[in-house]
Amino acid sequence: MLSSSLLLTRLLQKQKKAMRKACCEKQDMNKGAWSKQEDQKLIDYIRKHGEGCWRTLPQAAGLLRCGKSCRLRWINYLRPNVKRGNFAEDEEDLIIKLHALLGNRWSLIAGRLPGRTDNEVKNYWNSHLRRKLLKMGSDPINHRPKHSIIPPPMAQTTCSVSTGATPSSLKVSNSPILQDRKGHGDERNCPKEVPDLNLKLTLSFQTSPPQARAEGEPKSTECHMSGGSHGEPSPTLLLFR
DNA sequence: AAGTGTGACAACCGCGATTGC
DNA sequence: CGCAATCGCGGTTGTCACACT
Repeated sequence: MLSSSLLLTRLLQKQKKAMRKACCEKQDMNKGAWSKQEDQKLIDYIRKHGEGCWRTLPQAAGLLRCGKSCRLRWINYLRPNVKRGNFAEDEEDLIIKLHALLGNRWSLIAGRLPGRTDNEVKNYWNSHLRRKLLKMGSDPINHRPKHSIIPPPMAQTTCSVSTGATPSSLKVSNSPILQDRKGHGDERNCPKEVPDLNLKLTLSFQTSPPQARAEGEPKSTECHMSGGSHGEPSPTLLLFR
């Protein structure tokens, strides 16, 4: 049970957070579509100085945009290797398979599609693929036939992911394969080869819980993704049970 | 021709995680 | 260790173009 002082501290933290100003709150900031001149300024600046420090970039580049907006514009449209245009059939297949595996982890999915960005994959999923799956009679959320008698999976599975150099944590929502395991408690299927993806999932129970895990927090199951078509470091999923 | 509906996509917003002091 | 700043992600919204009535 939490002490009253701890509760108070948490309340104050919450209030402070709520009071934090949004990065784009300045009134003289541009919003909306980017002009050609703005694009050119951003490209020129990044060519000269490289990516990074998005907070200070706009001022240094002479842009009336917030850093967040600059980053998004660069990553999604201005980067030299960004692929534009229609998705090929094999790209569609890959997205569908990866979505079945990872759920709405758009950045992870996009990471396996060279030249595609998370925003583009997400938009394409929402406008094309979701409808395509519905048309084919399967549920775009859990990738099962629409009238399957199998009960729906847990709404959300909490995971942490490490991709080698830069570990981060995530929540995997609507990830049918991961949820299947949770839902059915069948670890005999692991390691699991995911056909055509050159991905391999391995589930293994950790014998000792990670340090810093507070009492009462869930134990985790480790899930390795190996292989990968583009030679990236293999992410490790930790599935909490 | 005008009004309305729908799809596609660019951009914004909020939040959690990470980092640096 | 705690706090503030910053980054990155995913959900959502806004806007434009086109189709349909």
